[in-house]
Amino acid sequence: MGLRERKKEQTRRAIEDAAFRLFEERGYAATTVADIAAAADIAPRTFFSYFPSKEAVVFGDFDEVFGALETRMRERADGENAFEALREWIGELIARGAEKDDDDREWLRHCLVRDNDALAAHERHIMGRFETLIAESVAIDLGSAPDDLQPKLIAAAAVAALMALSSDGDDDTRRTKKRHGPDEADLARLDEAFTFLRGGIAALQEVRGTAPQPK
Amino acid sequence: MGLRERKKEQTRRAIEDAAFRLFEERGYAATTVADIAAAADIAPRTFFSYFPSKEAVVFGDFDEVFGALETRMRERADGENAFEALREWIGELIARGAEKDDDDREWLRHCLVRDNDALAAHERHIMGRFETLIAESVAIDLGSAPDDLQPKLIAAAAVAALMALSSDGDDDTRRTKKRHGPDEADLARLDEAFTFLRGGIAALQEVRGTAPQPK
DNA sequence: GCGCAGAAATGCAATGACTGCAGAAATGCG
DNA sequence: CGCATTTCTGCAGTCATTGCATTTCTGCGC
Repeated sequence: MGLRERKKEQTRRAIEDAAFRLFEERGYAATTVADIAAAADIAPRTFFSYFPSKEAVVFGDFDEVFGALETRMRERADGENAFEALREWIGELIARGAEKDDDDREWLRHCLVRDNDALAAHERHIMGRFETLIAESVAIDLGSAPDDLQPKLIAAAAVAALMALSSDGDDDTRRTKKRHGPDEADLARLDEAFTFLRGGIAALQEVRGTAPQPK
Repeated sequence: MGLRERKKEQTRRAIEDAAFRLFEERGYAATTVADIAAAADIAPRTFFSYFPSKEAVVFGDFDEVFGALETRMRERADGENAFEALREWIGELIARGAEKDDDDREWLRHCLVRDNDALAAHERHIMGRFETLIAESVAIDLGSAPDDLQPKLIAAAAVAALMALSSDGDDDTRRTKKRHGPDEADLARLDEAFTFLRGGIAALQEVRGTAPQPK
């Protein structure tokens, strides 16, 4: 990676850091793009060549996470079905999240989203992309008809589990709680979620005459 | 209802009509609030005393739909569990939608949402409110712990089903297709969705030691 | 019919997000 | 060093949204 790209990464991070710092200090609404730009030592205009909108800064890393899942779903081994791949991926994501040090930023993000409608909407929009991706992968695996509800239900529930788990401990007690390692409890709950999904699938297969063959 | 309120309703509808007409003609982005106001014969400033944002016009009736579900969930008979109440309510909603004459507007709405990120985000935000409401009702019924995933999964899947069904026939063939009456196919698919959910619940109950008693 | 209190509509001005454009500055390469 | 390509910046303009002060109804008691 040349100096150019390195610098760009650096600037991007500077913007994010500045933004989150200001959001924490003054709140999301009270922070203008101009403020962020000033704090990150760039021209206001430049902000928008790094992020398409003020909201986007808050979810700066979601694009790569999405890309990661996309790759994972596309390049999974032949034997592995989308369902299990998804389960593992979420598990890894949670585990990684528990290790990472920017727990504070995650927490701040949740606060911001909780308090701001536009951000909440934006987050849901992003999660919608996950949902679509998952639904498509599952649909292929299940060989569903294009208007089959099942993949959509699965995707929706999976995303709901993901959101619930990643916002886990969103309550006031969190900050005092140590969170290290993959967190057994979360993984157990993830398992529950997938038990739920498998149960749903089984029930549908039983009812439908032709059981769609799981890959 | 006094003349005052009648007039207000009338103005509200005028705004909606004007907005949808312009959106259809020029597209959502190309239509300014000032345009809508002009077409509805009101001052631009007045627009915002009827709708909190430009996006909100597109979902003008969602508040009452939400209120309806809320009431339904709160005032359901003692014997009826949230789950079945929800199923019936969605069924009614779909049936009503199939009868109503503003099928065109629904279609337009879907097109707008499909083509515009901000609208998509807003729609998801709205559906999130449904999701929360459903999750809470179901959680009470199931006697779940506050951090139990199950009600959230159910709510997410139920909302996904609702969205999939209401955007049913969203493809190009729709406009030529007659849609009258409750549409058996949709109801069948709704049943499938709830079969899925019941299957998930059953599977979880089996795994968990203490089966949460369904009301 | 008249006048008043409250509600609604309006006008005005300001803020702030976002965009297109054109010039300036930085960077990588031959 | 000089050129081609990127990136950054400043500027002007559009538009959504909001607060505030003013004006115009509407319902109602007299």
